[in-house]
Amino acid sequence: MNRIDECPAARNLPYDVFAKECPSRGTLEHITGRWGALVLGALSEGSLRFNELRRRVAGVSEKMLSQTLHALERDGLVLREAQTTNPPRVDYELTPLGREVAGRLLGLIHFLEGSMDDVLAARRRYDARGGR
Amino acid sequence: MNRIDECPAARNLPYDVFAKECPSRGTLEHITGRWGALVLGALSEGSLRFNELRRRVAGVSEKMLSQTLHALERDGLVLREAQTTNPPRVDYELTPLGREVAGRLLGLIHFLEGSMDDVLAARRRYDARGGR
DNA sequence: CTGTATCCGCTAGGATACTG
DNA sequence: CAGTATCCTAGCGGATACAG
Repeated sequence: MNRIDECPAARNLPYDVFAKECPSRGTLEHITGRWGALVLGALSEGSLRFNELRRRVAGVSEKMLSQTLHALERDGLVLREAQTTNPPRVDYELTPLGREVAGRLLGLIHFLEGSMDDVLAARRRYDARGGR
Repeated sequence: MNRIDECPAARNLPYDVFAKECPSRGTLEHITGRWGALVLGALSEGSLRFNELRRRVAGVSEKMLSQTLHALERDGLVLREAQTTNPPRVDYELTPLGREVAGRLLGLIHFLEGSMDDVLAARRRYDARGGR
């Protein structure tokens, strides 16, 4: 097990997401982007087919789902398994790396869902005093 | 301590980030958006002033940093403390809620930075076989 | 220093139609 | 079912100028 999470300051890695040109920033955006996080979250409950994903991630268009899946597959987070049957059947599932990322993301999502009352209260206060 | 992370299926909350109209989706986007994640990550190491933040989050423009900070403040994740001195001095720091969110985000970021070799290897494989 | 205001290009992303 | 192709637009986000 690594100490990375426990001691950020002691890290000595070639990648730094705070740096402008680091490739890790692009991957972070795939993961945390508008649809990436939701797709990973959905797949963490098990493999899903294209249209199952579309229904689970309410509001995503075919185009964006397709694009998102390609990016995540390219980054090695999602595995695409196509069967050449008719009608075609394609299953998407997480890789081990994807599972770790999705687990962390889902932890964040669930914490957020559980904190929304606080968030909405904060918003009302902010708006009530005129957004200063 | 809550069971939320341990047992997603047993949750029974009024908020569902997978639903199209749920306000939690908007907040998730503030948190995981292009700049939100980096700002929260930067502030988790301590309070920072506006231009300190700009330097730490390399590449962010004044406009987007300002916008991001407002959104995070409104959601109750960031606290803004202005001193009416001359020259003015404004410190930004995390609220307790913001600290929890930022901690989880930072865990994800550090895990990602530690996995970038795998990610880049996956990308090379994907590209080598022509992106199928 | 800490921002806001304005202009504007670019592209993320939605709608629709079509293919295998 | 599982996508790709095309068109189109709202708004993200950068650059610059200005203000308190």
